[in-house]
Amino acid sequence: MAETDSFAERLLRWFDTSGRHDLPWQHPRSPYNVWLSEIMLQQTQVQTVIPYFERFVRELPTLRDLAAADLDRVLALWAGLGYYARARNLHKAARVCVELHDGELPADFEALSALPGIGRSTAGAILAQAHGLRYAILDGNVKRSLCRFHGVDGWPGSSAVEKKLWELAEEHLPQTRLADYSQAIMDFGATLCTRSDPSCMFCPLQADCVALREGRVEQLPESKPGKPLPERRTVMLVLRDAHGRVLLARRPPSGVWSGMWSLPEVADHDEARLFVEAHARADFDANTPMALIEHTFSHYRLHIAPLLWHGAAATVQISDNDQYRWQALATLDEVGLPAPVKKLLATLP
DNA sequence: AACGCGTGGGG
DNA sequence: TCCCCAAGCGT
Repeated sequence: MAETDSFAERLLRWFDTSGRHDLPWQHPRSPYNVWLSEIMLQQTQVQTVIPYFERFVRELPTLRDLAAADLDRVLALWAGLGYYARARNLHKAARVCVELHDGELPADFEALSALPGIGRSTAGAILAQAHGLRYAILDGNVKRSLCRFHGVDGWPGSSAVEKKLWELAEEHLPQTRLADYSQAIMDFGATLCTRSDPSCMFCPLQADCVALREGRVEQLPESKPGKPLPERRTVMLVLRDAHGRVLLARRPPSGVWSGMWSLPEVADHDEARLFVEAHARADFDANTPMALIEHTFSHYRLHIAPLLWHGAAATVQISDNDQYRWQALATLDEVGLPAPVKKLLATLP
């Protein structure tokens, strides 16, 4: 389209005066900083990411530092952010870069998107923001903005709508200032073309916005077809030894919180009795039930029933291996614990 | 193509 | 309270 455009030009002008120019990953806008921030920002809001990003780059300032670090350390730095496969992929990708790309993040689309955790949008964001190359991004902000501006019907997560949105995103790309444009369209969606109560009065695109013209701003983008959230339950065992330390167990390699340290889990009291009698020197009947915890994931709701013991001790086969460890409450931050587990343990005296 | 994968904030 | 979903990707 010929107005290729005033869309980008108007967005860039708006960005110069009203965009965000002081985000921590913009100074410097290096490939490593951009990459790390883009991964952390997947499905996660800016204000949540900032403290995690700052701590992460302080501890692991370069790609080589990341590659050299233990996975457990990376997971500990990630703990609380969620979607932990992102951290494992980040770590794996860093090692691939050291092996194959001389310790640098590659600067071409194919090599970049071949790295684990980097898809089409993240690759585009890195190429545009760190290298000024002409690639589009398509995150939630861009989807929402384009759905409104062009009056696109349908849920943006469906493949047909997403395909259309990629085409529109690429059509709008300017010929210059790609790094700024990439940031501009995200800032636009995040701060102006917001999900609820967008600021259409101040919008630089209002004159040509289909949704505004048709009075459909609140209706677009269409929301995801809803389904009932499944309910699951588990029993977490809080076994404390004579020093007050807590027994942690490593999560299985697949499923939620995979590979992270957490509390031992069983399905019910019968399994709890078997676990305690087989693995810990504690009187099963001496347990104290703790308050139930409800934790909601993106795909199910988990009801956690914690059981507490004092004065437990591990049997020989359970102690000192990679699947279990005794951890002092004061040093819990050394391990990456799932958010509800961290919260639960924080209530212990 | 549809689902698995966290967590916290807003309406 | 409850529901929606936020700078997506891998399978």
